[in-house]
Amino acid sequence: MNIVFMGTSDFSLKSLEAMHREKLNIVAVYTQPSKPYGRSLKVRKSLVHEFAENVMQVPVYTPKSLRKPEQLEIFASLKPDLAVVSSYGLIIPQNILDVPTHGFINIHASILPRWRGAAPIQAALLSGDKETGISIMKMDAGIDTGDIISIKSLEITPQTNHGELSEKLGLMGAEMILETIANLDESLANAYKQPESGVTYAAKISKESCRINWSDPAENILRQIKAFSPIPSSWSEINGMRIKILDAELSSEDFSDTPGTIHEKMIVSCGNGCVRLLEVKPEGKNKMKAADFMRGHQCLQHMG
RNA sequence: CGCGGGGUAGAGCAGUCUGGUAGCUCGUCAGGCUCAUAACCUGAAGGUCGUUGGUUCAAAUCCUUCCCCCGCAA
Repeated sequence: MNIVFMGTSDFSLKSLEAMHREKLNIVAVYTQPSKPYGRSLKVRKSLVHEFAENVMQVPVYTPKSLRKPEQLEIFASLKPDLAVVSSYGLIIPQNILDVPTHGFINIHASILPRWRGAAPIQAALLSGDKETGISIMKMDAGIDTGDIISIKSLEITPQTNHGELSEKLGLMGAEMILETIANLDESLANAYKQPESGVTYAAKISKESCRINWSDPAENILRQIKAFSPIPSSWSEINGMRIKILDAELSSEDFSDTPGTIHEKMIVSCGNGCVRLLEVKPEGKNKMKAADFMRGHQCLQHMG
């Protein structure tokens, strides 16, 4: 069976690695085009691209869009029986969806229909969900609206951050896609429609939404810190310098003073309650424990 | 050549502009004190100041080569 894989992020790489390990016949990999990246603005390939090219040694395609007629020809020439998509980032038009004999399957990091869209993992953390999971579904032309093949859930603890959750969900997705492909006919036949109720959409993350507003309640700030840690990171300013906040915890203290005031042990006042910073990354420095940061900056009193 | 910050003891920093005995807050180790502590007191160990070359009587500091880390922006 000829399989085409489409994905870009680290999350999707987990599935690609698993499929490669199982020696599935992956005939081509689609990923987003290389972009100028990093400090020197050098063009760098995505991890999926590197893996496909160097380890798997299969053809890699990086179209900017799949809507052009020649893209249909290229895709059809691969004679795919199945396509697997995981956080690819491009819209797949109907004429391409129609090509593989078994259609397209998508690995999505939420319990659908909750958190359709671009950043489902962060959305679940930001809204304080107690659980999230992976949905395997048949793709249709809508955004994450296809019929469900299987769903597995995963508990979100108060300590869970985006990096860890993404890693776990990636592995979970990899496992599930292997199961799905192993029982493909049965999986496709038993797929069922998504519920009409409970639909939510995950908004894209902007830089400004990562900035901490210390007037928010402590619980919300903590969720935000966890949802964006370690990438792209919540941040604030302290003494004119940007500082990323990688980890924190709720504090039992409550000073009820100006939000952003720094107290002993790196406890910071919020709009309602306090959070205690645990790990930070000042501009120009590597990440460090909040206590270490304060050892070298003993006069700081306010952030915001 | 996109813009910028940084590398000094195990950790976090100061000192660099203006060259002149290596400092601060902690940690570690040893001892002391207290009913008691994330307490206090005394003492100790721990540095080729990222690397190369140069200037100088003298370089963490000024000039230079290279390496590494990070923020912004994309």
